[in-house]
Amino acid sequence: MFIWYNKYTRLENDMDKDLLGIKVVRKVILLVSTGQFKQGQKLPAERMLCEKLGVSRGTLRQGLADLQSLGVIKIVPRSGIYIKKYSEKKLPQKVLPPNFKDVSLEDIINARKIIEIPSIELACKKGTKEDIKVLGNTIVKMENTVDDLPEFLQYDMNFHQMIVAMSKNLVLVTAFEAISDYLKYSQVYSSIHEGEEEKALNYHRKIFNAIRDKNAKQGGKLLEQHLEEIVKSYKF
Amino acid sequence: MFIWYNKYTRLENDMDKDLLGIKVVRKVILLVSTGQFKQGQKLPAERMLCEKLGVSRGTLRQGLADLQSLGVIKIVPRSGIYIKKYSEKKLPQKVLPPNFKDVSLEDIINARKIIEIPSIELACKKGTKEDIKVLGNTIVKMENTVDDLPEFLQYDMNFHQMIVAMSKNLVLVTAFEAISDYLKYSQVYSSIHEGEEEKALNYHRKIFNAIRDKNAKQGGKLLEQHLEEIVKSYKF
DNA sequence: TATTCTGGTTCATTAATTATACCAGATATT
DNA sequence: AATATCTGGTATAATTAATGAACCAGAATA
Repeated sequence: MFIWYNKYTRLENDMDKDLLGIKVVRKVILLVSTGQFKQGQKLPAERMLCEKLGVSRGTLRQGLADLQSLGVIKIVPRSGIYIKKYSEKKLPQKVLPPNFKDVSLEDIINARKIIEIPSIELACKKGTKEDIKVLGNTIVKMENTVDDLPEFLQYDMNFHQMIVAMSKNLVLVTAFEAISDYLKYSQVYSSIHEGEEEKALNYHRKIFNAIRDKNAKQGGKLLEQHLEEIVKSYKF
Repeated sequence: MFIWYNKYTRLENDMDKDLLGIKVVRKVILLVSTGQFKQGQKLPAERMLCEKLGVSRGTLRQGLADLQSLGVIKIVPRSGIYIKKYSEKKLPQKVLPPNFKDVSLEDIINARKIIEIPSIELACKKGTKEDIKVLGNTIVKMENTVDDLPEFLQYDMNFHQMIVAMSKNLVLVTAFEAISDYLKYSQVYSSIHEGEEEKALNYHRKIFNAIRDKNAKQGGKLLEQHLEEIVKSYKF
């Protein structure tokens, strides 16, 4: 039989053999960059973080030390661990999707419609009361931050991510996460016009109500309108 | 300052602490399912695979033992390691990538429907004659490889990727790419039984015709049926 | 015939990670 | 004011994963 392997044959070795500490670093950076940990915020105590992340304290502390030297966190003895301000932290540069220039706002909105509208239907089916409660809290948070645009947009994003998560379909969540960079991009452009926060907020309220009432059709319709508005406000 | 963490706070721990052996298993399965290793084929010698995959021989052999008990390979002393024909055996959860434990075949198929059906509509609108020609070539390649399952599945996958690409929406393509690992595994997962290639091929032919004739509705309907069949064949 | 290849096996070593325990200052509770 | 509990800081023993090197015996090759 033929042998077509030799020592130069490439099999793309990526066995992912990083130390656990590094993975802790990445995880925390992810949590910070997605706004789940906010600047100035106090992190859970080490012993609790261990449990949450599923590593031992020694390993965790190794990762935390790296994060401190990166300027992402500040560890204060006998007090806690704090996320440092954005201005001071040197987060690795966010890498945008490769062919970023070839994407239009219409494409982004289209893709969002395609993924999010069916997600609403699933969310109505599979969402728990707890889910709906959390979703409602996000609405409240949006109301409380109408004057703080960046934070408002963060909650806006959270709202939509939450809907997809409520579908309980991890494949869908993965797909949506993969395009979240594009969404942020679209937010930047759609948020140019101030004063539209109330309008957006209103849509979110209605969408929330529809999901709470298990009215998938209505929810989908509202979401479609909401996304259409984004395109319109950009075009003008 | 307020403390809003307690032991029930979810931080989504996925520190990816699987043994290297399992990762070897996953890697090889991926190589098989993408047609880079074909059935009956002889794998590189263990000592070379170690180098390629970047693991020690002991670790590699641990993974190979698992692969053999899964029926994916056959190890022949003093001869070599061979890829077996697909067994009926389903892949146990532990060999699936970390996230897979929370994913069902239904989830995968659902997500595919959600993304691919609207893609067909866009493909009918935006696909060029060149695109359709390439898509047609893929059909031919599938016809030529009905007896070589891994290669057949490779073209099957290509066909679907191509449709999404024809939407000319890079955001959608990104989302679809992000879940392609799920799709590849699902192919092994659902392990097409003999004789079903023709059926699948037939669906692809019809879908191709629909797209060529710019009949989006028909195309979507066919695709939905095709994906339904996958679920059915697994359930039984 | 001699060499080189194959998978099969064993074992000592290294490194990563865990699990415990204790410290001392800060904070909250009683 | 006294006490209990929380915080990060530190040290250490035990466990486990993974490596690397050696050697075997049958088979293929030169």
